[in-house]
Amino acid sequence: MTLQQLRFLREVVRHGFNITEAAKALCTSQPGISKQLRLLEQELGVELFERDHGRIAELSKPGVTILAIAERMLMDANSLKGAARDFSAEMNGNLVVATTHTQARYALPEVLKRFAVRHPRVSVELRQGTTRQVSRLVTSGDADIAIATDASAYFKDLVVIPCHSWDRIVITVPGHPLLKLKRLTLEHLVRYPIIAYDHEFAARQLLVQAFESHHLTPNIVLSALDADVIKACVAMDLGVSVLTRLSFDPRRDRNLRALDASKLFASSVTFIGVRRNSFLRSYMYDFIETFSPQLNRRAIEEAMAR
Amino acid sequence: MTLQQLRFLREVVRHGFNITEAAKALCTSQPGISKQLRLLEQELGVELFERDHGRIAELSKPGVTILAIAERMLMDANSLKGAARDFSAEMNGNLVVATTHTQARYALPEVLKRFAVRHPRVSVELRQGTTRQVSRLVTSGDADIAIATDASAYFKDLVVIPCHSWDRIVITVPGHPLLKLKRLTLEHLVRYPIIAYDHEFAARQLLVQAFESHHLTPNIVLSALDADVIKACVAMDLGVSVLTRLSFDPRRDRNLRALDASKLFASSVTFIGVRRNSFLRSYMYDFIETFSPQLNRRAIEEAMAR
DNA sequence: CACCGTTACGGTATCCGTAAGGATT
DNA sequence: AATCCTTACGGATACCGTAACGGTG
Repeated sequence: MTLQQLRFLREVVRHGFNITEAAKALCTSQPGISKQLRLLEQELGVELFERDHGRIAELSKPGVTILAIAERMLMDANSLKGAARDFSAEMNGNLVVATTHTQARYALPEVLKRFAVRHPRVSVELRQGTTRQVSRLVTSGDADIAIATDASAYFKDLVVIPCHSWDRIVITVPGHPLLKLKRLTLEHLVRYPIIAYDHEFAARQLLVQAFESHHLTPNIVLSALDADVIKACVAMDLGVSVLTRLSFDPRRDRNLRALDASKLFASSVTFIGVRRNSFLRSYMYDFIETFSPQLNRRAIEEAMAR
Repeated sequence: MTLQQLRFLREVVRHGFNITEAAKALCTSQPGISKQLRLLEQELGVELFERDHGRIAELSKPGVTILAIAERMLMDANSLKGAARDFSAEMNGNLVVATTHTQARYALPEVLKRFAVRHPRVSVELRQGTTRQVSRLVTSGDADIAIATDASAYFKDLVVIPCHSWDRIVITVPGHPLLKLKRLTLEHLVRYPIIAYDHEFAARQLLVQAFESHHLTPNIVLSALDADVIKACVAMDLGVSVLTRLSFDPRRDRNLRALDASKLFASSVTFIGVRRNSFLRSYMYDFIETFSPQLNRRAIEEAMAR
């Protein structure tokens, strides 16, 4: 059994059980992969794939179990190399951050700027997606750090560390009737069409739940995938929306108004998520600390050890 | 980086940083190991060992981190092979159970007998030790299953599953004054010399704590490592002792008397511990179920997933 | 001198790439 | 015909064991 063989196994599965594709991705030959996988099967005494007329169709039952273990091993192999590079004081490397639009658009730019000053030789890659996609990117090893809001339920397999807490606000066009109220309530809010995040986002669930707990049904006229789109639609007076204060900048968003809604909705919490048992290179700790200064290396290590 | 190289690394550390010994243990040549370790260091760009005049003295700082990851990988490699053998329906294999004397002596013989009937081709090995040793045997991968009592605190790194609950009893010689009491209390008990388990055992701590919570100090005249020794000493009237009901068999222990002490001491709980993320072969599930029938495969898998 | 780790060297086995074959859609 | 996996084959490489070397206590 070789790490190489496990790598081949993983790659073939990732490429839809197509050895040819996997070979291309790994810059090697198809026959090589084919042979090594046969050898692995022979050594283990188990068929890893369900073969359909000579073609690989899917993983066999043992294959599923074995792949899961193999993937952990390959992740560890990665961690090991990363640890070595970290100790050899190589300050270059790359960092893949999986996050949602809101964070990428409003919170991260400043963080990335400060981080780039400290680690000019680390190349950072942002991957955007829904809360669920963000979680899976880190779980699968395609990203190092997940950042998302109200995501602890989605981050079940990850170590989650709460970072920031954001009040919620209601945004409207200037001159909207809601702005004239002394005290905003859900009963007022429910009378107006609402623009919300897509179902895929945790924020959407929380919005609906808040209304439902008051036996109200919001009239959601539009679902969108990011705050910028939502704001543009609110500006067109298609409805009002509920966002976090993070997403609203009074200087830039002059065509909109924000109303405090911290009493109506639970404040939302931004989490950082990392794989348990993964070795974080020192610049990854630095990134997390830059994002959330109260999280120093020790605090993160403690959270991971639990 | 090869699994072989990691195996070499682990074995050299296990044999007190002696390549020669490691080579013997692995049935290979010293120069082979030496070379592979040098290659590994070269590839990783890190010195794994602190070398003292050409001799390996200990792990370097990076070595510590890297070894930890390597050991996880090697355990997974083992799991992987085990999983394969399990699926290929080979019913032979071996099972190493790390446990304390009490379990090995009183609870396990019957379990082993029933297990042997179901799995005649599985060779079982019992390893005995203190609670801490038991825990480490499983953590290090030298044993598959840990069984111990009141051990959850020691089993921090393991998945623990509670199995049985045992009332505590006080044992004395026949005709002892304590036997004449209507209602036994700690205040009565503290007047007599007590024979207890060694400090290394959780039972010892719990005994002392129970007294201390009543502001009493027990007069422990003797510490012993197992219940048989304790019972022999009680039979000699060196003192009385507190055991679990498991350790007392009225038919065999005719030279002793037992008093219910379930009101004085918390009942003790027997735990099974396994490594998180380790693949258990089907006969291991069967063993656990034989030991504790309410633990079927699903229950165990759920406990491990948490 | 005994012990330990490294270097040197040669044979074997392994791995990989090219080429060709067989099967399916 | 195109795609895909496997078998066959040859060359380069890596790995391992024996032997010899350099240091240390």
